[in-house]
Amino acid sequence: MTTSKDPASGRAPLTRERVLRAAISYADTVGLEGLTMRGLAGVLKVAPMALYRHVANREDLIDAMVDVVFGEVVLPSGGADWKTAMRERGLSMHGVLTRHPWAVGLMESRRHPGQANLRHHDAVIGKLRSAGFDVAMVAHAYSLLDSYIYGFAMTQVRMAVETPADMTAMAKDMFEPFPLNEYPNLAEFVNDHVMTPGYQYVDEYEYGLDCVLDAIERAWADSES
Amino acid sequence: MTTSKDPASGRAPLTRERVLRAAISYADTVGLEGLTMRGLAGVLKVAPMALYRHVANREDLIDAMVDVVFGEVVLPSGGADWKTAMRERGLSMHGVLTRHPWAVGLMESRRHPGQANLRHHDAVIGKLRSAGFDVAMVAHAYSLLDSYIYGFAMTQVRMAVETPADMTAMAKDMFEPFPLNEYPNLAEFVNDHVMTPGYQYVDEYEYGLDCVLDAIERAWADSES
DNA sequence: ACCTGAACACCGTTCAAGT
DNA sequence: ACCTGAACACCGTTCAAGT
Repeated sequence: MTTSKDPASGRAPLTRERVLRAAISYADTVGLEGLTMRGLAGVLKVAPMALYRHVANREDLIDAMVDVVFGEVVLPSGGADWKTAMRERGLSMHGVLTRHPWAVGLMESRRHPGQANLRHHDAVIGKLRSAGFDVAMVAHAYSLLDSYIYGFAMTQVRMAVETPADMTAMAKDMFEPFPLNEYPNLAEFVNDHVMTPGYQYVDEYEYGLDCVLDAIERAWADSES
Repeated sequence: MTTSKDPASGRAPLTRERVLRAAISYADTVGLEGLTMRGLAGVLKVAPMALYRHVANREDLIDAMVDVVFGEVVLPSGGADWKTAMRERGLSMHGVLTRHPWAVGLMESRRHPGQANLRHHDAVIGKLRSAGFDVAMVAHAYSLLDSYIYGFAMTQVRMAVETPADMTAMAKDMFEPFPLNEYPNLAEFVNDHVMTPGYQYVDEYEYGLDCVLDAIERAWADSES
């Protein structure tokens, strides 16, 4: 029945890495707007202000979290052709964004990119350049690819629909207040396709990714002629 | 030198429409996180709680704002072929999102879509269906198009780069802390292309949009064979 | 050297009150 | 019927203090 404060071994010392890891898994479950400095401090059993020894402020924390996430994205391997490498990157990116929904919308917009971010862009650009793309074609391809990748992830993540049951529930929720017969095309689409047993929105991702890769291949060929 | 309170004609009565209009132009200038109920009330010269007679809460306000924005997007006209109509829609959408940057990320994710939203989806689906797309192909095309449109808008808006001078400043800001020679491909790309006088990121939009439209046309042709 | 507590200037929103 | 003021339970962050 000791009431002493257990001063020495009580808990692991706070480090930047521990703060980042806790922040990421906390955001994974409560989202970006649920990630508060006070809440994070609570998870770490520490006073809110203790965090400020390891991050400058909330924005700096988020910058650092985003760079950890960038580090989880696979870099294009040297061996494969550009299309295979970009396909792999697209799938890896999508997996990472699905695991860290809060990161969608932050990956391409940080004013202070970290090293994993820069290394990633350098590797992707390098892969395309060494495949023969000129800089203008790299810009076209990269813009198109990332717009698609981030745009799809944003839609998927914001809908937060994982199972067909979720989809049915969401559709009910969304359309209940309205007379669906005023929107016959939408009604047909939802009934005959979206709410059909086999349909999973996430399956659209690879289909679209392959369309985009084919489109880039053709655009490149056209630009060379 | 009257100090009377000017009770009758002092100001226009608060209406939902006036609240929405003020909220949109306020968000246009200060962004979504700058849009506070208290700040909006200040703009309208009204106590914060007066807003709650016209909107249920902040989320409801944002739902309604998004629907107003959807109403600004041009609907596909009956006359044109599907590709022209989708191209026009893509350009219109991009213009609208550029005018209302705060709306990017909200358009596809509202749990309570408004009438303009539903009407828009109904019209787009109808256009594709009447051009001969089956429902599965509509799903492919719509997912690909909107992922691209929203993804590009998100990147553009978050970078908040409008002039080449902005671009130069941002590039300096972003890369200053790092030894750029560790990222040779990125360095070449930025120096030889992005910071080149004629380059404007927004120009990538139409290029990519046309790639996507061509990709859909080919995918459709393939699916028919 | 590292952590804490109180305080400041903000939020959205509830509730009871004013006219 | 429509608007207001005070209050509550939150935020991020500054500053001075504890050990």
